[in-house]
Amino acid sequence: MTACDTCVVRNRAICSSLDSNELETLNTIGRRRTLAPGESLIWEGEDSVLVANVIDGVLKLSTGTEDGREQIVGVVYPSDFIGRPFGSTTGHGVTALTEAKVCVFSRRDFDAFAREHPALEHKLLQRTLGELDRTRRWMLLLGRKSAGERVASFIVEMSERLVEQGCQGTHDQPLKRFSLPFSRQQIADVLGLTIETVSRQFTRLKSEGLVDLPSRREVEILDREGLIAEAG
Amino acid sequence: MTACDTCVVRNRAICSSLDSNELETLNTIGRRRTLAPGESLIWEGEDSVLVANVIDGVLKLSTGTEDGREQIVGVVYPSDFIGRPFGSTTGHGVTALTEAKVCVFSRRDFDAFAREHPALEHKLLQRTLGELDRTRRWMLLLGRKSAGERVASFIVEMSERLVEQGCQGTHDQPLKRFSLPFSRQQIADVLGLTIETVSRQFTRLKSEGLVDLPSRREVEILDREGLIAEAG
DNA sequence: CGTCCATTTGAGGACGTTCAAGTAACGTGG
DNA sequence: CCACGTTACTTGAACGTCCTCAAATGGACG
Repeated sequence: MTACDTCVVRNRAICSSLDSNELETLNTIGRRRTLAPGESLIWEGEDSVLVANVIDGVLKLSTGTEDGREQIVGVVYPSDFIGRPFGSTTGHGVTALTEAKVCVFSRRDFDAFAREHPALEHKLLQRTLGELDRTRRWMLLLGRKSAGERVASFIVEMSERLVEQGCQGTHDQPLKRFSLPFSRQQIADVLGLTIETVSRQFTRLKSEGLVDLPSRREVEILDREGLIAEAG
Repeated sequence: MTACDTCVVRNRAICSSLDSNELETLNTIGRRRTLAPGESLIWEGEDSVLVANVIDGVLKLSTGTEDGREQIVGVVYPSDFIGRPFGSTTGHGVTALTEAKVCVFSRRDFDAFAREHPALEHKLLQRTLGELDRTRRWMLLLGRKSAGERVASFIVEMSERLVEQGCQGTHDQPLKRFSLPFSRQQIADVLGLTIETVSRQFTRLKSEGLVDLPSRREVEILDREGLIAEAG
């Protein structure tokens, strides 16, 4: 009985390409780790020493300039893969936003294992292609959208991506109500805005009746159509 | 004697993972195509029907909003791969900036071939991971950098990426002088700015003595250090 | 030499930032 | 459980950057 047998992302993560024998081998080179909110797993610019699967929680990928400006370049959820296999350095840090469980591998071990298991590499390729698509869609937001459009887009995207948390129940229905894994500052860092602008846009969307904000971290979508229209 | 035997990107594109037998098979499902500047190979949002390798020239990947704003989300050079394998739709258009030669495959044929050739998928994975890194670095520019920093970053990046055009000679030395494959409007679409702002920043960099602009499309870097400093 | 189009330059205004103050939520210790 | 202190967030006012609209310049080509 390995840790993989009880893994909740067993059938969604790249591991789903492996049979039980292979999984057992993989299990010997990986180990579980829990991260507290705010704790980092990987730092920007360091050597790529480890990779991991996300089992539970939400983590951010971020880069920054020397003078302290930060940009969140990705957000990962359970079953997502993190780190830079087949490469020497990582271009962005990885930090837990919520408490998070990850399944960590030495990059060297993982690289070697992956090269011997084409089905695993195929899953990883699929995931990477999907992530590239998502990242490029985000570029349109950063390059061309107004503050209002950005915040509306953000809320819509959140309602779609937070769904997959529990794997049972309503399938792929975007959430009406959810709890943000981000502070206002972090939302600003995702959207390329300042915290004040984000806050103003939130209150505007609320006053226009598109969303309700029961508490700081809670969002309820009242008019999804209208929100999507605002998202541009 | 197949077209691949004389292919100039034979040893750099993902095809380099194949032996001559495999290459011959691949050759039977691919065909060469030449694109005129401005001609598109793939349109945003359409079904993913084809993928390709770039043999020669420069192409842009772009998305836009319904109301006509455009954002260039990637630029590809010889030996790069384009299209969305293992997926149903393409999220961005692909358009030639210069005259371009590509080696085109039906996506279905390519997918099937790739799944039987793990070494090819491995190369594709490496390429995709690299592209994702580059794209994420660009997000920092779009989200957090000023107009001046963006233009300076752009010139530096161009000087580095245009090198690989010819495969002999000075290795990986960034170019001092080069010809831009972009119009001012296209540069604006890459940087998330307007054409006027791009123009003003170019003249500023010139007046500060960091670059010279012999003609509209020519750039000569006079002070690389200074330019990198301005890039933030 | 004249036309056309890309680019540059100029002036004014909008949007988002910056800086500053006020308010609400949260946890901690009494 | 409540008072307090701390932190996160909201709101306000002034500023600056970049955008918009408009006109001028310059290069390419007939």
